[in-house]
Amino acid sequence: MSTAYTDPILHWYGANARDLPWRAPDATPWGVLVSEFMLQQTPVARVLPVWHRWMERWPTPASLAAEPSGEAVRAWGRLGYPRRALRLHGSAAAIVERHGGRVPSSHDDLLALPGIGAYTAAAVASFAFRRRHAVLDTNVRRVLARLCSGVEYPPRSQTRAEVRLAESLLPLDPPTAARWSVAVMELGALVCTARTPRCVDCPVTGQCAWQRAGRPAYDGPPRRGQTYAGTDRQCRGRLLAVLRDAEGPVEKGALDVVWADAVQRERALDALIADGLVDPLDDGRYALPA
DNA sequence: TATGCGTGGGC
DNA sequence: TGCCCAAGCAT
Repeated sequence: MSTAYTDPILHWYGANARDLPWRAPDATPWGVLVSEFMLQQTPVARVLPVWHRWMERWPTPASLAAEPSGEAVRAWGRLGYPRRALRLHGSAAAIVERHGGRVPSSHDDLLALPGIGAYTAAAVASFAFRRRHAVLDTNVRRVLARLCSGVEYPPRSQTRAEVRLAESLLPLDPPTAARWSVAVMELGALVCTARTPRCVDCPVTGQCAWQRAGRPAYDGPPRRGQTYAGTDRQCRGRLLAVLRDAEGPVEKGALDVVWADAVQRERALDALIADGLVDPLDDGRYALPA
């Protein structure tokens, strides 16, 4: 439905939207899908160059599916969470097998692809196909928490109330709903940011419940910080970087030198193999998966 | 439902 | 400087 927020936010988006390639008129559904995979937990600035190279090399799902998954992992570079590369490759293969090489437009079909959850299915259906779905990402959750609920941050995990709220705000006309969703996301990314919101630039500051309450500080449970140094995650990253940067298979010794703790190193390597990110060869060497 | 999963930039 | 955060997903 239409609310007091709708027009100001849509208007603000028209004047302030970033010129991102996956939003261009000639962007393909595949380009949108690739961007959504890469943007999962990764900032736009770091995605941009990788996305351009990716789309040049693999302009269609079929072109990616025709190559080994290890090539996807290599091209993923340092975006982080490389299992996403594997799942994107898997999605490309499933799109070829089940959908004739064309990215499906329905939420259900998208949700059935590997690496696609509720958010990404809604985002692709909405942004690539102009379908009407509530798109609830971290930006939207934060904007709605402040605007409608008067709190600085949304709950730790997504609630049904948040989904209902997002659905209740969705314009009835599907293309307008899609534009609304991307507009709220953009507002969260550029103005209603997590750390230091720029309320002076906000088009709905006058209607914001958090603003009207005097911007009370967050008083919920501490928001979980992620430690990294010394973790299995860091170890996995080091090991995989060796394989990414190598031309072909590497000797075990090349992996051993990047992490001192042998127990942790072996555990991480086994996990990478179990995840399908590393292929142990018969000759004792290691490679990205074929 | 809580946890594990990479990486780098901003404050 | 460390800490927090970034268009989540799978288990």
